[in-house]
This record gives sequence, structure tokens and C-alpha cells, in this order.
Amino acid sequence: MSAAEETTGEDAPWGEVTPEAARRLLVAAVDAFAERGYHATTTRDIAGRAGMSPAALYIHYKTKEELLHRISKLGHERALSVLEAEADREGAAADRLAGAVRSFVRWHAERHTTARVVQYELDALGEEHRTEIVALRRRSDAVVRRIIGEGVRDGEFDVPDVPGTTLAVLSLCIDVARWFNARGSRTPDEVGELYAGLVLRMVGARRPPREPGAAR
Amino acid sequence: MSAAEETTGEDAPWGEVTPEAARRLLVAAVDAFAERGYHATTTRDIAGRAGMSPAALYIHYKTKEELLHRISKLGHERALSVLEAEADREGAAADRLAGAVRSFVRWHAERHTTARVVQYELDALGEEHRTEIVALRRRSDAVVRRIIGEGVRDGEFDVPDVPGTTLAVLSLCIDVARWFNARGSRTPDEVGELYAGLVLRMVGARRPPREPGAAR
DNA sequence: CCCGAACCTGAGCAAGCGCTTAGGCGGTGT
DNA sequence: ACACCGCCTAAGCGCTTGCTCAGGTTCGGG
Repeated sequence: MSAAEETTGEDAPWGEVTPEAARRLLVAAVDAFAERGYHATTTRDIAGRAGMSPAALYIHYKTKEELLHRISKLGHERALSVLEAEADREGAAADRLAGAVRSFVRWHAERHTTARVVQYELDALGEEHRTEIVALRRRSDAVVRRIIGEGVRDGEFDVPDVPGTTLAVLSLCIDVARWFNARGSRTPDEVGELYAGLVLRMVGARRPPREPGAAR
Repeated sequence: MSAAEETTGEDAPWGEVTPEAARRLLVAAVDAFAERGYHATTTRDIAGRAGMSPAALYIHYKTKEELLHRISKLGHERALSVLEAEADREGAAADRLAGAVRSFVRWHAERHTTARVVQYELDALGEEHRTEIVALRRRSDAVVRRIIGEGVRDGEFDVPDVPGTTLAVLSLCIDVARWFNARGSRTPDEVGELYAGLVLRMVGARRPPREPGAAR
């Protein structure tokens, strides 16, 4: 059975990487970086996983670091768009915060190999590339802070320290990439749901959203 | 039970590392590993920071990996003892949980270079050493789970998913090592206090302990 | 005064690293 | 037919890596 290649959409996360050989190399690099770390991964290992010779890598990427940069940039953009999609919806801050956490966590769990590279290999990037990525991360921070701030303003949340709580919420979500194991007992959906609830408690949400009837 | 000869105790964290040169090398390795990561650090760099020639390292440690193992083991033991000290006290579960989180977080912030190595270089260890360390980490998990379980049993906490919440609490604390910056605006004490409050909310503690009157 | 143990260095080895180069192969336009 | 171009490989270059080893220094005890 030959694979019917799907080149676009959310399900094939590296669909935008063209030519096909470049995509294969990038996917191989994600796996290798996530498994062993950037510095412990050799260009020979990446090329080998993609079924090519070491030299083939340098036709599609100038350096090993450029590969990491491409992965990091695309990954951050995807994670950020997941966050923003939920944040820009209409409705109560509690619903938006819960939705954002649920989606963000689910992304980190589902794509935990990518997320691991994205979140933990930041300082393997060169100076310029790193500052570019850091700017993206600040936008994630701003999104979460905005929702929490609005919740406080509207009297939905009780948060004494908005920046600190924002930091903690993002930290909690990001760390999912470190411990999540696909062979573990929890599905990405379950973790997202659990974390959305925990975060609502962290911000002191007045009433839990969804489930309008059950109070207990 | 051997004579515990502490040179200086908690304030000089590597006091128990006996030949002075070995301690200098270990401290240098902690700095280097935290700054660049294990794989990106060379033995020449470590020796240089300790003011020695590269060969001197191998008089005190068999391999570079053994150095990492020593750091990781001592670090985990210290972090675990910090946790257990607060967990074994008497009193309400909320007080013990808050105390444990406060101390654990403070440790990760104060000793964030050590903590970074301890928490993020686990899979640079060899097979045997890694399983040894993983056992220590499971004990940390057990400590937190026990407190939360007792809080639920005594009706102090409202936690639908005890293992999941335990995981989240520990994850939150551990990730402090990643983002904490000594030149940042928060002191380790402040972060510990903030996180203790957040965790109490996560477990649905009935009433916040300490500070009986003051608000704002 | 010398001895042996503990400690450290200068020089360097084998292996592996990121990356380059010269060239081959297959499909397309003319 | 043939030149061209995109894609790939075999071979290997220059360098750094973890680690070794013969030899030197320091120092307490006899």
C-alpha cells in the first residue's frame, strides 16, 4: 500500500515544506532532535533517517542550524495560531481561556516531538534566529495575558498577579512537551481537558464554563 | 550509617564533594552544562573554567558522563530532601502542600543552574545511571501525591484526578528551572509564594492557610 | 635526605564532526 | 540529438571531540 500523500492542512503539519525531499529531511530532523537533542544529533543521522546521503542535506539547507530554525519557526507559528484562534473568539474570558489552554496543551501533546524541539532547543539557534523566535514567544505571552486581563477587568477572574499567573499558565502548558509520552495512559484530549480545568482554578474563575446545570 | 561530614551545609551546596579540585571541576561543569547543555559542553571548557588542563578532569572522574551523573544524583537528592522536609511536618494538608511547593520552587529558582542540569539533561545519562535517577524522581512524585491524597481524604481538597493534578503541580514547579532568570524582576521567595497560592487553587483548597486577615 | 603517593600537565591519538567538492543520472525544452 | 537543470552520491577535508599517557611537581613521614 503506497501512501496517498497529503500535502496541505492541519493534519499534515509539514505540508508547506516543498520539495518533498526537503520535507523528508525536516521530518527526520524533528525526530532526531526530539530524541537526542540538537547537539547530539549528527547530520549523518538526519540524512540516514530520510534515506539519503549526508551531502543531500546541504542541497536543501545551508547548515544544520538553518534546519533547526525552520522547524522552530514553523512550530512556533503553528502553536501561536492555535492559541490565537481560541483567544479571538467571542464569549466569556473563562471560555476563551479554557479553550486556549485546551488547544495549546493538545497541540503540545499531539505534536510533542515537534514541541520538544521548539521549546527546548531555543539556545542552539544563532543570535539572529533566536531573537526572531523570542519575538514569536512574546506574542504567545501577550495573548494569554490579554485574556486573563480581560477576565479580571470583567470581574470573572480573581488574579492578584496577572503577569505572574500568565507566566505560570504558559509554563504549565509548555512543560507538557517534556513529560508527555504517546505510549502513556493519557490522550492529548484528556490532558487538555484536565489542564483547562486546572487553569480556570488558578485564575479563580467565578463559575466553571460549559456544563451550565451541574453545580455540586 | 557513615559520619556525615558537612563542610558547610545548605549554603555551600557542593560541600560534600571531597577533594577540593573535584568540587571546582563539578561546579564548573554545572555552570557549563546549564549554559550550553551537556552535549555542547567540551571537557576542555569544563577544565578551563576550573583553571586546570583537560587531563586533570580524568583524575577525578572516569568520564564526562560520570560528572553529569554526580551532579544529577546530588541535585535530585537535595531537591527531594527539600520536598520531604516540608511534607513530613504536622498540620493540615493545605499547609504542607503550600510549604512543599514554596520550598521546592524556591530551590529551583535559587539553584536554577543546577536545577536546569538536573531536570533537562536526564537522557544524556547512560542507561543504568538514568534508571537510578528516575527512581529518585518517582519518589518526588509519591511525596506530592501523598499530600494531595490526604487532603482529599480529609475533605480539605477537591481534586477529581489526583495523579493528573500531581503531575501538573510537579511539572509547574520543575519548569521554573527553565524560565527563571537571576537578573529578572522576581526573587525566588516571591515565585515560591506565588506558586504556593496557585497550587492551593489547583487543588481546590477550602480556605487559604496563613494570612488570616489581610487581603489586597 | 629520599621515598612514594597524590595530583597535575603537555602532547597527542583515534574517531567523529559539519560541511564541500566533483561528478553521475534522469527528465525536459528545443 | 543535445544542452541544461534539479537532485543526488562517493569521497574526503579540516577541525574538534573525549580521552590517554609519560613525565613532572608537591609534600608528609621515615
